[in-house]
Amino acid sequence: MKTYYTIQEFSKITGEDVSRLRFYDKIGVFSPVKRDPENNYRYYSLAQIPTLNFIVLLSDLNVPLKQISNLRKERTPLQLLNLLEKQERHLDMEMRLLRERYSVIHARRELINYGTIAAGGFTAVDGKRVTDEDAAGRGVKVDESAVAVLYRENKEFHLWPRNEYGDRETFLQPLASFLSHASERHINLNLPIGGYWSGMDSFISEPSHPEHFFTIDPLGSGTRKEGEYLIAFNRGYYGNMGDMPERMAAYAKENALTLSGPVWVMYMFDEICTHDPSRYLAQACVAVSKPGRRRGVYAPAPGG
Amino acid sequence: MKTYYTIQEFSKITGEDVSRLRFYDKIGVFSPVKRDPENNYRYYSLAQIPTLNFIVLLSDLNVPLKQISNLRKERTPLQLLNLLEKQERHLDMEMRLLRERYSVIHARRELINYGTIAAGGFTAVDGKRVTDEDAAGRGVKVDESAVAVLYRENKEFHLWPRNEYGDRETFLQPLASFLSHASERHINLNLPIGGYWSGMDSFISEPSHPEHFFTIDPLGSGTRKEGEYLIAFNRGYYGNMGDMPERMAAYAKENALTLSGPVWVMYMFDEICTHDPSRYLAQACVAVSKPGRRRGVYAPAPGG
DNA sequence: TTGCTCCTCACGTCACGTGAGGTGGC
DNA sequence: TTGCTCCTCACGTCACGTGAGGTGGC
Repeated sequence: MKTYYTIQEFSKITGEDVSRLRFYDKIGVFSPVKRDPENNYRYYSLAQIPTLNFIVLLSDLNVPLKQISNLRKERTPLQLLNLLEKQERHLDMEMRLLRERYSVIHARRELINYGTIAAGGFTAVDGKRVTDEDAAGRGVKVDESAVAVLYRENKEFHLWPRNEYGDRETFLQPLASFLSHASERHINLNLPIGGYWSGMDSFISEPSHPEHFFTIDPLGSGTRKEGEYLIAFNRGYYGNMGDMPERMAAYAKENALTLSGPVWVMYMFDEICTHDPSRYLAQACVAVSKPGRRRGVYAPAPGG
Repeated sequence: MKTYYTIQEFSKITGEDVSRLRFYDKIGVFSPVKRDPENNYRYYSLAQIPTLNFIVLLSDLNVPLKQISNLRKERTPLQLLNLLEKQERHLDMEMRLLRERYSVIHARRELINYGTIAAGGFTAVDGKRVTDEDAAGRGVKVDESAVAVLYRENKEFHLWPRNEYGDRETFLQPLASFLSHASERHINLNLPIGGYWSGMDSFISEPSHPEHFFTIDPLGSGTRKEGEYLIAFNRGYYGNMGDMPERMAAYAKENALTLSGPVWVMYMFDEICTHDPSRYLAQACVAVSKPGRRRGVYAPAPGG
């Protein structure tokens, strides 16, 4: 059992970089137990491991080295207790933040992932054409007319206040208005934002004027339940729905589907994913109601 | 509804510092939609909020700004998908790390907290003398002879291999040996380390030679069960138990307590908490067995 | 004129990381 | 002599933060 360890030996034992050890010695936060008086070599002891670990821990928690240094110069149990209590509260907050960030990353990943698969069914994305089996494996049945029927998991969301429309306002204006209000109320704007229409009728008549915006929200005010939905995609800039509403209606008619409840539109590909606004990808989603249940339901007019 | 917002307005809306916005513009990772051709003022739009949020999110996750910048210059859904998948895995790891760090901070805080209260009963710590009520409120009953009886919660721990002792080795040698082996096996050395004796007899005969070391470990190999324990404290450098073993034996005799099972010694105040080794604080802990159950039990010899 | 916001440019900061140039024992 | 580790000192890096010095509209 050796008493002294050179800087490299100690570095390997503790896992800390040699340059970090030299730097900690330089600023006086953690020094070797001994220096060779001839060649100035640093010598560390194994008993220093817990101390170094603790200093590195505090440093990892973003406690400035100067503060750690001061603490160590005049350390008392009570001073350390105060710091540890503060750090415990700080770590609680960090964990909340991390979970929030995780949900943001996860939500966006799912959106892109899903968009890549689904859009692949009718438009090759990045040179890759997705097969039906790929899509089916993710619970999506892609149709040649860009319409699919799928079973969805429960999705939590938050529906924001009804949008007010002035004269000839584009899609971007209510979005900007929403963003402005949201930032005043400290609403988390990291989660993807979607457009909401109360029904197929209003979606068809005003496809670029969502009645509300909603955000995917793990702690949201509402739930989109598991069930059968008609899904359609459209490429283009925000609010540009192309002929998507009509395509959906036509598909519903051909396949004798009855659509009911609100229409949800979400951008799978947006400014975050791609430069080219013409490649933005919107997905519309509306429930296919079961035969026999026809309250507040959209059914395409005969011959329409 | 304004179209353009000055840098300060946008800073207030998004919560990001003005200097950060200017810096992001400078390095080209996020620029205003417009510049005033006359005075070079920066103008931002509300539609930029989600983009900025996303960039800040990635930056918070320690993605280098250069990488974010490159990504944004040639962004495609697939590239972003790769990054997000990587970040999701990274976040999983971060959460594990954070929980580990939390348990380290928490364990040490509890140790110091408990030591401050308990030691206060017989030696004023930092000028504060702790009252019996304070101590009782934390489940500790402090005795004038520095001995207390308490009910303890279940404690998880990990017991490390038996220590080998050469001739005349101090307490520090087996500790160093343990630390060396532990680092080779990538054992987390952040959690407090304690000494373990199989029984009161061996503790009394070899008080500075623990048979094993143990670490407090939320995923440990063993549990110290809830029950009545005899607790004693001693000030002094690592391995120096003073007359603590004898004090415990005497207390047990006087109060007709039978002590059974292993002895646990843990440092509440150590190198981390205080400069002065003479103020290090060790706590010994041994189960008080219930009358009638006397297997493998330590009972002080009559007259001893 | 004062007060306010905006600008650019340069330098500071924090916690290292990275050579450059030199030493010392096998 | 070569290879290896150690040293110091200085400069680089990353993501800003902080003035200094100047502009422009009310």
